[in-house]
Amino acid sequence: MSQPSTFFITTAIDYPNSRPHIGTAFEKIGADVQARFRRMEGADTYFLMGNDENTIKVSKRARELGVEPQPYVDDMASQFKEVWRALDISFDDFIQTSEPRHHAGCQRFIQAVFDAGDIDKRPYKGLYCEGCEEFKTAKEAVSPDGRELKTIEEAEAAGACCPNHPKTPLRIVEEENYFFKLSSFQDRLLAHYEAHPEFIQPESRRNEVVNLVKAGLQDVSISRKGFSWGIKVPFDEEQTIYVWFDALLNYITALGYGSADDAKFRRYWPADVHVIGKDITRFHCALWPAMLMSAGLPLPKSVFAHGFVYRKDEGSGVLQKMSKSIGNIVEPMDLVRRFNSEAFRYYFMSQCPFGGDGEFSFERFAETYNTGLANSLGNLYSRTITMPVKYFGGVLEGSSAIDPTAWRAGLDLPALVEELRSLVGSFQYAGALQTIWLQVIDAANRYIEATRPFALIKTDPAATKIALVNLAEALRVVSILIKPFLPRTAETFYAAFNFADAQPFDRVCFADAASRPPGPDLRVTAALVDGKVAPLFPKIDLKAEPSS
RNA sequence: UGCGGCGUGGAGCAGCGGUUAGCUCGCCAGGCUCAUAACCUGGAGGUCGCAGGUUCGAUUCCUGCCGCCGCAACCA
Repeated sequence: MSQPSTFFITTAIDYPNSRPHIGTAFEKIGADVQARFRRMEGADTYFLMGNDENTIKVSKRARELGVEPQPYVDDMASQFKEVWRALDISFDDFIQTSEPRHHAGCQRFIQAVFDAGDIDKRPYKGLYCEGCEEFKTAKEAVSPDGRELKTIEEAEAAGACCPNHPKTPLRIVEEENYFFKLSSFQDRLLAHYEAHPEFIQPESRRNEVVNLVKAGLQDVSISRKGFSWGIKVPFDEEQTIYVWFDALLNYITALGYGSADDAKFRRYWPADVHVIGKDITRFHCALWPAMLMSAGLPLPKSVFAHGFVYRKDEGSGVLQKMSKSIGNIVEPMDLVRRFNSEAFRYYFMSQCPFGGDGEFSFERFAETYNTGLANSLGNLYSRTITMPVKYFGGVLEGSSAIDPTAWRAGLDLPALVEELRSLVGSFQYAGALQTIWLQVIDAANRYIEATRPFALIKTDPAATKIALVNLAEALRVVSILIKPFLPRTAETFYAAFNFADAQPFDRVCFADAASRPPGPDLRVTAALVDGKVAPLFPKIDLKAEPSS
């Protein structure tokens, strides 16, 4: 037997200056579905997440709260992980960029780039706010006459200030910083995009980046002077590595790059896919590969930029970006507590195309839940289990000899499974789920109407049994196909009958959906109350909800 | 201003050169009762933003216009 292939998948690391919202969760769920799918496919999968802690904002936020940065970020990291676990995000590692392993790897890396001659020191010119003691961009500057400012020169001339210190005009200050010679990588980057069309996904993002790089790249400042929080530049103790150069490196420092124990790095790098938000595409598709080229490391195989989730206001119907100032942020735990993690995952994966933008409203959430989960999926589960219990005491003797393919007559299941593998493997989750619901779940519901086992039992118990065995098989198939998306529901489905006697649930792969493995006769193993299962997804009635 | 995206029945989305433009929800009418008043069948509802062009043929390709929305270097 050959070595299983590896699959290394990462998400963007988050700033821990506030708790994650549902948009952040969207990314993690999308990555998690992929990780779970690849594990099912037999790949040795490694799923990395983390927090981006070496930022000025984080240290300032900690100071506001009167705590040291380290305990602050540690506390935030545990809060983040708690949310991710509640959503069943199956990460294998969670890196905090304040950890020693990250610091060490970063220093090793920046040294390598320095030694390669791609870093030099030169003056950095920026808008400095004496109140904040930090540089601002022209965009952040507020002009006294309310004008939009495009350049830092314009901002200084207008006497603009930062929003926090309206009485202290911003001035252009120069300081010596280290710069990464990004501009010299333009040709190599373009050649790489050309040779690897799959490097940036989806297609629309790829075009964006190609245009951007064609337009020309500027060298980027990668260090700052005079900060105590962060990673020191190894060849200049007075300087601290600045945000992106540090953040991107988490993908390799988490694997032990530059440390004595770099077995994981050797095994999993290069990454198969970095899952990120569309806003940071350029850093992952231009800066990051250039950094790796400079250090002589292989480039990630692909970057997938997902869309954003916008908040649709129930009253006005207005679609807005979620933000603290508007006060329209929805926290994942709200939804998990009020409903459950499966409903959360289902909503985002089925309603928001991963590569594009999606929207969220409680109204749509309830609608999606009620129709997709309660009526369609949950109800199928109930009726599939009740009948064998009612008519055969839960034991379907002789079922192993029955061919369970009648329920899917007219459906080419093997072809469908192949199609689904392709859809899920390419992040087309909404399409995959719609296909499962339309082709498989609806087929099972229709099969009940066609065979009418509840009537058939009065005249032909043998035929009834055949119908019920078919239904059980449909449940098994559904269980396998939804496993990456709804892991808990999938497991509940699989445990409803003694399917595990034929094949343990954790060994099931997508291809197994198309053919039933030989096994003993079927019997119902679900927990029953008065001969019935409790509804898996009780209907949501928003009007009856106390708040929202 | 530059770059990019979007505009398909009441709502949300597919489709993207070629038989009667699909799907989910909603609506209307039947059927059924195993099931979470669930499920199944049928129906009404669209000149595929507007105007040109390419083509034997365009919702699908090109151009222009209108409307909405992103991005423009550190915002998931």
